[in-house]
Amino acid sequence: MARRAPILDWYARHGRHDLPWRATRDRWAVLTSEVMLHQTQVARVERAWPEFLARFPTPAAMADAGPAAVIRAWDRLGYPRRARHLHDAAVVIAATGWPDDLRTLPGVGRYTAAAVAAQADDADVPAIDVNIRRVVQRVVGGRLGDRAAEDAMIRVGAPLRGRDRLLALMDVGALLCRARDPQCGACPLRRRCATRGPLPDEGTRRQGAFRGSFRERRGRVMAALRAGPTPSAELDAEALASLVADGLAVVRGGRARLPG
DNA sequence: AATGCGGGGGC
DNA sequence: GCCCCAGCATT
Repeated sequence: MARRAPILDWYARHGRHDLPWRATRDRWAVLTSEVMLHQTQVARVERAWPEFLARFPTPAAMADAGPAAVIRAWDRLGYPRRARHLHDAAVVIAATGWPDDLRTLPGVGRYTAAAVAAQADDADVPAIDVNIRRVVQRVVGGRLGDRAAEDAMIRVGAPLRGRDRLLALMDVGALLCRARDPQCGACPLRRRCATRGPLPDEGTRRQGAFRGSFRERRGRVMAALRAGPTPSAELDAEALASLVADGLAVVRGGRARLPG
């Protein structure tokens, strides 16, 4: 008779069951949380998401509010293209319903489509984010592409499936199997783990300094536009042009403003 | 496969 | 200072 898998017990006791978006299985609520979590730490999203969802509780509500309201509500969360894409996705959903393939929605890729299906519908699909990739790579003992990581996720997460598999492995990655200072002694996977610590090369992506970067310049223009329409002459022209190209700003009559 | 894309938390 | 963060779109 097989023993109860350690990850079941660990997840029941130590999983982040307190995270606000885990209290819902509403697709729209889950989607908004997932988009907000793209490259943004859980602690920040915890603070911002409840108010954001209350403001845009349904796709129709967001579609009706228009892109400017969504971009403004996004505030300083970063990557404002996410807000633009989310609004555009809301327009599609409000008009024609949820598509069969969520990846057809703007701003929704392989990970997010699977993560929404698993959490909202308990679909038995794997989804690889930075946390789960780190966990399964360390357990297996080497770098894995998306497909191989998904296969490994199913094996490593067994007997969990669907929603619980996703969330349990996410929590292991975030709380124990961390990029820095992993807590292997407390890990439910340690007996099957090939590495028990960071891989020799986990290939963390480098990002240039934010200070003095073009991204910072874009950010400054976005901050001005969130505050209100601004004469173009007062703004960084290159950064503004880049924002216009991304659908995050419009210029008319020498004044720049948020779109919509 | 490699870049660009915010902004902030934590050390 | 540097590293990291529930990715996606584009090239």
